[in-house]
Amino acid sequence: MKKKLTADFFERNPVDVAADLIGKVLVKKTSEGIIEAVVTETEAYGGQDDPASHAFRKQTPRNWPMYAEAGLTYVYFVYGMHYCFNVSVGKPGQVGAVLIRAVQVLPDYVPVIGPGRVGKLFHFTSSDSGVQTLKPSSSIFFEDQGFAVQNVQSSARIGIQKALDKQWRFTGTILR
DNA sequence: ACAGCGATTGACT
DNA sequence: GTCAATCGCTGTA
Repeated sequence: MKKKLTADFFERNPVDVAADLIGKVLVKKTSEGIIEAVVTETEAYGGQDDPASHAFRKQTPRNWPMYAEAGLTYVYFVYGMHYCFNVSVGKPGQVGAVLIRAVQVLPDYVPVIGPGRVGKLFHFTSSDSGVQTLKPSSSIFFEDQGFAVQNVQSSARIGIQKALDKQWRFTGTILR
């Protein structure tokens, strides 16, 4: 039983979506084949309320998906070598995104830990940014495959100096 | 125009 | 534990 996630899932505040994405499956279809992985670690990012967010100041050619409709991919290039994958979330007019930090690759549950490694696994590049995952024809999307999740915990986000009081990082264990 | 650094990783001491 | 890789975004001038 595979149910593709729809707009009502992503049109909520980033913290709720980040928590609920644990255990959901990220899918990318390419000419090479299909890549599927269960999400095990996420981080929520907001807008003007979140000093650690790329969207704290203003919209730019890079971060525009965070301002646009929920369900858009937001892929950014960092440290001159890594691509990090986010999905834009929030009700229309709300700014935010969820970063995918770790997954387990199906069907063997091989762990891939770290946003740069997730980007490498899915071969994400800048051309994958701004893609609408909710479109029926989209080659990148999330789906619910019915995985049960245990021990979802929140903690401070990794790799940032600001807003360390916000516990917007989520980790969980996949039951199988 | 330019210096500094980032939602990171891998290699090396 | 420390540090290089490598480039676009950002703040300052």
